Amino acid sequence: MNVRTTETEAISPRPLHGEVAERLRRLIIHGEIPPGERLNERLLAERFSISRTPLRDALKLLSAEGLVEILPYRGAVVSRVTLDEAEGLFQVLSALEGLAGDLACQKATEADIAEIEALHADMRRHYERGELDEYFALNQRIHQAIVNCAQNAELTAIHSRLAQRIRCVRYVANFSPARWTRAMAEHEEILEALRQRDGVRLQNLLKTHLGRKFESVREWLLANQG
Amino acid sequence: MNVRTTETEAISPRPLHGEVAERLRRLIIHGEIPPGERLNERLLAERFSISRTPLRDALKLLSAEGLVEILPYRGAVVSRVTLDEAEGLFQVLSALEGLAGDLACQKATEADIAEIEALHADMRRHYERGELDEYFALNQRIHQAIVNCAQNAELTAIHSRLAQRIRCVRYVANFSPARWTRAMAEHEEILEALRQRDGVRLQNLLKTHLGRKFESVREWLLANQG
DNA sequence: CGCCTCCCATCGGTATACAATACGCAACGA
DNA sequence: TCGTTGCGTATTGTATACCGATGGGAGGCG
Repeated sequence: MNVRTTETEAISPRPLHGEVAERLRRLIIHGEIPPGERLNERLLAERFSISRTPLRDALKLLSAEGLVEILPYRGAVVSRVTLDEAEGLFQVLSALEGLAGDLACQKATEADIAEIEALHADMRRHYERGELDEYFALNQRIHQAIVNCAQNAELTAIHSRLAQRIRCVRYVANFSPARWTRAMAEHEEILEALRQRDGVRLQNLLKTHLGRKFESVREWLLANQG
Repeated sequence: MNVRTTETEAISPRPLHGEVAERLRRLIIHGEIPPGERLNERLLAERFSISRTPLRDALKLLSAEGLVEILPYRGAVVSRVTLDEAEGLFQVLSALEGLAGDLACQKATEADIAEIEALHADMRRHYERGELDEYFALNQRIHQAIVNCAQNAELTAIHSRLAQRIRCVRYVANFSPARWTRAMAEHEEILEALRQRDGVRLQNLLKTHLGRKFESVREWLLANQG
């Protein structure tokens, strides 16, 4: 009996490069492999106890996701997000979440909204306790849940990719208590708009919310990496 | 002396899998490899006179672009775009082109606009002569040029990918003469809004333009593949 | 003393060989 | 006759070997 079949998931043959890509993704997003770092194929293959082939496949995947850049004959490096790139990413992300918000108001079920409300309540608790990491995690899950409500596979996929790329930066963007309070208030409004299924309002709220988030990231980038 | 350096492009060492990916992309977009077709690695490698390794790399790339789907241990097949998927793609594309239009009105240079006007004039000529293929090509280039004006690398990249996926379908979506005339008029309006740098108007025009385009694709899909 | 050139070590790109998995077919049994 | 089961083949996933490019350093030349 295969070990995998013991899990709830019925069938899921997972090639090695998929696993490797996931592990690398975590390492990069959590900052354990810093931006600009060169990724030596032989060393990494040895580290994961696999051959170079699936590792290269994984790097190709991450390259397509934008997490790493592959230079011909020079290898892969972890993408370094500049200020201009961050602005571009936030612009696209705003447009996408705006669309998602609009669609979510049309397509979300009551169960969907209830779930988001639960996440929101959870996030509020962490906010009140000043637990930043948990707050960020919940924040991310809420935005993701709203996008999921739009029931648009491509939108979900692209949003996920962009959010990952931005998370590398945002993770360390420790904003001010004032900004945190304001962000929390914005989330309250967002949830209210979703409850009322006010598409255009939710769209605008999400866009300005992300715009403000970018401002905070912008300041951090200007202060820390010129 | 390397042959490639004789071309205008200064430095561009192009790995084999890149070339192969491009060739495959063309084959798929032009419909020479129909949707649903299985892509046998050995046969394709033999066809291109290369090994399986770079071919597999190319398939991974196209998979990330969404043009093919890779099923574990079962190989790659050309993605078949369903009606629901097409709707999702157009929704995202509308949001992205809307954003691009807004940004373009802020950032486009006079030279950019002049170039788009030239493309537009060219397209009009082909329209008047009833040359559909050339019209489509110019149409594509115009939309692409508008997106380029936004000066947002990520936006350009994602838009390009989505446009490619949709082109597989739209290429055969021979719409009615009435729709063609209307589309041409919409493009006139689009160009006018860009000239006047009316961001919100251009954004709305592009969104409705794409919405109509989807309607035409929708009808074709309903008629031809149920 | 500085710059340019050439050489070599290192590493990524490609080709090939081996292992694992899925699909089709045929034989067996009910 | 139909369903099931086992095997064989074809095809994908992985590992390894080879080739070519790149970049840095040593040595020579100006």
